[in-house]
Amino acid sequence: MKTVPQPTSHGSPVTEDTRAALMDAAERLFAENGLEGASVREITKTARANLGAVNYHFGTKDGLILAVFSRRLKPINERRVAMLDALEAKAADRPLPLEKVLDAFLRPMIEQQGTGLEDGQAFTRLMSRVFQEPNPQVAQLVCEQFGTIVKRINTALLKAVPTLPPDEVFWRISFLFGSAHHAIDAWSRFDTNPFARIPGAPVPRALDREALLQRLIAYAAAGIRGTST
Amino acid sequence: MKTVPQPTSHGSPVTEDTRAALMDAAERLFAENGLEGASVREITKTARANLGAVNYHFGTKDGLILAVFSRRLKPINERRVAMLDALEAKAADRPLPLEKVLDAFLRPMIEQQGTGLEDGQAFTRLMSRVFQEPNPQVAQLVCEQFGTIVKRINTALLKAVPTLPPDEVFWRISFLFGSAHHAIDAWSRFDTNPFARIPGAPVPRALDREALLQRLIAYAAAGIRGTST
DNA sequence: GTTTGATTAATACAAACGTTTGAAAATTTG
DNA sequence: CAAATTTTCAAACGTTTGTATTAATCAAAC
Repeated sequence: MKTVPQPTSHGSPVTEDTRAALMDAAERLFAENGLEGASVREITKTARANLGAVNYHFGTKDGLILAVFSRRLKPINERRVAMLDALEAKAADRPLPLEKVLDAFLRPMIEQQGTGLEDGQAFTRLMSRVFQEPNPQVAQLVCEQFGTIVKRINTALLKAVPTLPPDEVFWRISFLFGSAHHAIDAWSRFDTNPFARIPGAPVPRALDREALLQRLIAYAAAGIRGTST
Repeated sequence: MKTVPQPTSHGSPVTEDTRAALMDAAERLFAENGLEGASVREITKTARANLGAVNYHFGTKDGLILAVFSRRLKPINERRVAMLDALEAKAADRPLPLEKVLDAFLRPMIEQQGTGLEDGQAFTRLMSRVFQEPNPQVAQLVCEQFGTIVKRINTALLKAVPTLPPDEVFWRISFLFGSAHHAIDAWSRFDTNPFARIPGAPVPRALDREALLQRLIAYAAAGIRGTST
């Protein structure tokens, strides 16, 4: 029987324990090389840990993968729910301001990147491909985590744009998800983005977090309000 | 020295040759399990070919990967260029109709799925994750293939929406790419889409090709015209 | 100071990976 | 038909993969 250790009972922040070091290394390498492309050997070497450390702390490589995703995804989604809660509480029965709803969805994901760990940046690249991830365990986790959010966004959008046909919302949310994740990915590796270097292609300006957020919100708001076809 | 055979000088369409069978199997398995997740052994078994067939016909697994992408990507992008050419020829000096520009970009990708081979559907799922692909050869191919398109779309959008600041276009194109690929992916596997089954989540309607296309165009057009912030 | 439990470390293992090889089979060419 | 070329095939190669094992090291509790 495998005894899974507690996540450091005292949590000394001075020296990062092996568990966290593994997750940090894994997050970065997963983002760079993909879930299958990053080997346990590479991860443990980067984390300056022993080869067996992954299996000891997370049971299996899949366990590490799930832990990496959970660590970032949970706080993001909790913050989203909290912001939506606050929004709906304040609005009472009046229609929600669409831009605020979009802000509640997008801001936690975008701001998550600056919590001190520079590895946070790597996670957004993971996020943008998380929906296509073949790993069934990851797919289930993502589905669970995002299920709540999708539901909340759905009702919020209906309250924000009452004229929107209910079975249209699914597609608008799909569009929103797609543009958000794609753009954040492009933004997070802006300097190495191949499209940013194509001569004759649109010359982009490096944006700060807030500017990207505002552009995303403006784009999505216009698209969701849409023109009645 | 390796003699790479010609792609079947006569191209008998009756019985599919090994080369094409390999690409079909690979396309499907790449879409299902990822580029690294689909093994040469699995591919050759699915294609009912010998294990060495991939290395004989494509040199290496990477060669097969590139061939799979090229086969679909090239005709799509050629059609896009042709449609944009026709559009600009007809418009002369007048501003291009934005919806038509978006149609020229989106339609070839969406309609490509119905060319008889049901595997065409698998490719769109490949497309949606092609931008995050860690494989450097794939990244370069994608960059080459999309480079032309991005440039063309850029100038077309500027001619369609003259009030748009030039360094905004990059981001709007990013949003467009993101929403398009994400939505097409969600659409192509609509029946197994986890989000379509979440109780309380937006109930989507299965769309036909044209309806999806029109929704995408409407959404992107509204977003790109945007509200001047 | 010894015992106890948690962690690290080095090594081993079987399975799966992409690729190579050389001979058989099939096909095309003269 | 014979010669030449292309394609298939079965077997094996050397790596690399994730995981299991067993002993050594460490920190705290008694």
